[in-house]
Amino acid sequence: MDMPASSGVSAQCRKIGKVLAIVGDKWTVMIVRVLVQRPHRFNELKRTIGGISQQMLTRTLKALERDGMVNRTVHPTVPPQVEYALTSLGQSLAVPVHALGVWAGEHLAEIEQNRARYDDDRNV
Amino acid sequence: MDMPASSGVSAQCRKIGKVLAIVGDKWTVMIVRVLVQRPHRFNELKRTIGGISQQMLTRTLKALERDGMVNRTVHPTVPPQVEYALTSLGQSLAVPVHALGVWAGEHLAEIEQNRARYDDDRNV
DNA sequence: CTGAATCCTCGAGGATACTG
DNA sequence: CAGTATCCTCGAGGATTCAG
Repeated sequence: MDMPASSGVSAQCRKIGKVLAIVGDKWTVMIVRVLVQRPHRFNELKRTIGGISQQMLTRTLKALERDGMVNRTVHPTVPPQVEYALTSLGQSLAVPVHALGVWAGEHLAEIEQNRARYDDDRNV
Repeated sequence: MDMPASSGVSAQCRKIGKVLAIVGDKWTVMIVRVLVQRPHRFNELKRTIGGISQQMLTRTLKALERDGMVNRTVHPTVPPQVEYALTSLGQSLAVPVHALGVWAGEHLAEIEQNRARYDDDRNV
């Protein structure tokens, strides 16, 4: 918000930057990828993901809800049941994210080889 | 590296996580998107991107070089000229990243509307 | 069970000065 | 011009406790 963004390149980069601000954090993608299969309840989500604190799960879900990516449905039972499901917007995001996942599967090994080689060349 | 990753979901998520660790930082995507057009020199890159410190540019470029995403070519002239160019690996990454950019262009406005509405509903 | 509130750590990212 | 080195800030993320 501080640059003139004179060229179209910058403008497009800002947009990507904003999306990465959503998607680039540690947990958003994992949550989306779990929810894209079927709706989940809070602790179910927590167990499925594994390694996330309830704090961060709450925060990330709230952020996703604010962005209109997930719907939060409270069933007024006892004990309370809260179900999280992807909206159509959230599902549409899952598409390019999945593309990234495919790319990861295809090239991650190569990247790690590159790293190892790079580190070798420097350490010997 | 601490979870059994019993299901394939987790395994795939780890991979995406690693890619996001590369792509998810503040500058990598912008650099890739600039370099995908044509190779750039250091300060040229710095000016084109705008708002990045030389420190972070150096760090990010070095990380990208380590991952085999960019080639660093030193022309032994005076003053020194260093040219950075995407490798084929880097160019292949630009594809899903661009897909994310397209998604951003299509849905960012909607997201920001969702946010505004969400915040309104809470503040009134 | 689903959160909200609090406290703490750690590293990404920035600013600045110096070097070859 | 193209870095390297140093210091600093700030917030993401985790751990724990309390509440409805």
